[in-house]
Amino acid sequence: MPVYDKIQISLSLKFQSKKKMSIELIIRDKIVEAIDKSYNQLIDLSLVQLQNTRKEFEGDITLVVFPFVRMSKKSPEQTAAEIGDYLQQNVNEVEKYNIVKGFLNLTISSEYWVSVLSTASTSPNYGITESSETSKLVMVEYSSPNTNKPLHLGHIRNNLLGFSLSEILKANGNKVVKTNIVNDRGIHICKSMYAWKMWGDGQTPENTGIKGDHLVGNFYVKFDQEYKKEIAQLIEQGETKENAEQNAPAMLGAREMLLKWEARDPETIELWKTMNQWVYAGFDVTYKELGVDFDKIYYESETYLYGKDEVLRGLNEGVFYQKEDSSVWADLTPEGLDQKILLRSDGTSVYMTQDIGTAKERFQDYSIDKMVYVVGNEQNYHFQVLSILLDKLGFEFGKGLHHFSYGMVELPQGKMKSREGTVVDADDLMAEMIEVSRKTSEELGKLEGYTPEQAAITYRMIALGALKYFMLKVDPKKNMLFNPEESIDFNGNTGPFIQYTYARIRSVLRKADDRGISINHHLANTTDIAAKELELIKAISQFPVAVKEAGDNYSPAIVANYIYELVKEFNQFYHEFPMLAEENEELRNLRLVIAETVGKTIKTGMKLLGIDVPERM
RNA sequence: GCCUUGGUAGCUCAGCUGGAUAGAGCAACGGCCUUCUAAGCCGUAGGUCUUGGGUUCGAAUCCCAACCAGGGUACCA
Repeated sequence: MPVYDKIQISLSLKFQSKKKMSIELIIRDKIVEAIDKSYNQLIDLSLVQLQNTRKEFEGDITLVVFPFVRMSKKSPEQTAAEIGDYLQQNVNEVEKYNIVKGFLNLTISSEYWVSVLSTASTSPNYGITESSETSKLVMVEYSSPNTNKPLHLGHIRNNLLGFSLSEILKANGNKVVKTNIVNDRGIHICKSMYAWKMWGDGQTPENTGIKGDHLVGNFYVKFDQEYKKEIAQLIEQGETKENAEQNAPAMLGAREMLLKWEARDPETIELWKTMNQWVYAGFDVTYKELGVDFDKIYYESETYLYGKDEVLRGLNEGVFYQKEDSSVWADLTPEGLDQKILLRSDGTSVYMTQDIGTAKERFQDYSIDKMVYVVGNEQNYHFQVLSILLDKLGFEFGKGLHHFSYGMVELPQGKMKSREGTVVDADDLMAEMIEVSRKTSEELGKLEGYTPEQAAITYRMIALGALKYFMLKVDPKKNMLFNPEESIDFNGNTGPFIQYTYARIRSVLRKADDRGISINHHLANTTDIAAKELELIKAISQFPVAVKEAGDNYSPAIVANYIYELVKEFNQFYHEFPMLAEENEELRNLRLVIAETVGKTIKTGMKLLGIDVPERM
């Protein structure tokens, strides 16, 4: 059975040279052997709990011996001592051990750690598993915007998570197709179209200078304002609230437009195309700024009819049932859920119907092994149902779909609401952060000698690094808070902190190069290693584990937190240990290799988060 | 009502597939730039891990209940 070990054993094999078996694996096997020989018990591997030794104790790897005391029938200390002796005698790398309560702390030889560093420093894609012919193909759907308003902070979280998750899945040896389904039709789109037609005065992005998605968004807001006025007026005239809402001219106009759209009325289609193009042009800018992209884009206007046939087939096959008003339903009470509507009484599709259709479509387009939907947790129920329905319809991929359910971004006042104007606009936020970044850089005067263009690239890199890291370092499943009053930090556990560390490493390496110091990656003769240096090597050795864990758990946050720990460790080292000024050449070389490898790891890790790192800052 | 997710330091968050004295950052206070970039480093202070039971050698972590908060819940997407 797969066992979770803090030191992920199965993985260790992949990133170390094939000739060499990872120390954790060896120790685990030897422990099983020791128990067998000493206590005559054949134990399950899952009982062997190995973990990294906590820093306050001496040692590198710790075995929890409690599970074995009932076999040894001796005290935990004595049991630990017996196992410790056995390991010391039978595993070369185990130099010594100590025992604290029921914990056996093993010290691994520095030769071993040096070899780990050597491997990490010389392998070109350290921590990354390349895809192969047998790799799984994973399709990741993310972003999925509506074309009636610009992107906001919630979309930013979605986009960053989707992009980063895709990178992480790739780094775990999968092939990934990033896809986006654009919700480009429906009553909400018609609302902004109607508003533009009524009150637009021929405004275009060109003649107003307003970014297309924002312009269209303005009309969506305008619609709501006028609609509310009309409702108020009708109520004043004695209409009931429901009647007023149903019969306000704006609503009637939007509905009429939707009917015309569905009837392919040329004028309506033309307006729809024009306004959507404005929005797409705007989205392209935002996506580019965010640094996300897609391999395949689906448009709801092209796919929204697909699901209906499947539902009708399900009806024929008796999987679904029809009510007297001819609406079609699925009965999910056997699954512990409710009844779910699939076709309205007028025969039109609902959201669920469309998702059934697009799922089928995608599996026809690609030979997908796994489908991942990056969609907010407010839709947990929807995806639970979708999975069941696909399964009922006989699609084997139904059960395997994964809803990557992420939490909302909340403001101090609560949830963001487009209509109440409490959204944080994506473009505005990025622009503000770039401005803060520029000011900070200029105050610190770090970029002297850069051309304005080079400097601008760096400001953006830092600003986006701050934003992305801020969003990705928290557990995706959880809701998170964003306070617009407090700008996103550039100090502490932040993207810029990590970028800064990288820039310092690069600076040292440039200087080494300038001084004609060449780095030797053959570290065989290096022996005398300080504790801090060992800590760093151990931290480096955990990178592939973090990547694996992030992939298994669908969590970019694991990568983010790993990099932070690594960087914190390095900064302490940087402060205490001179590199270039170290006179002992062997030691100087070791430290430079450590710095270089940490830098490489930072760069690779940040890339998995979609964050670039600067040469200077 | 039912389903579901969460509640850890003043604030934002790690830790949660059971292990050693619960960790960071921010904010506060104090120290460190003639030495590889101070967006950094070091230190002080700050905790009944919502509460109450249970399982266990061992519980922030697993189970049950309560309280509080978010989300969902049959013709929106």
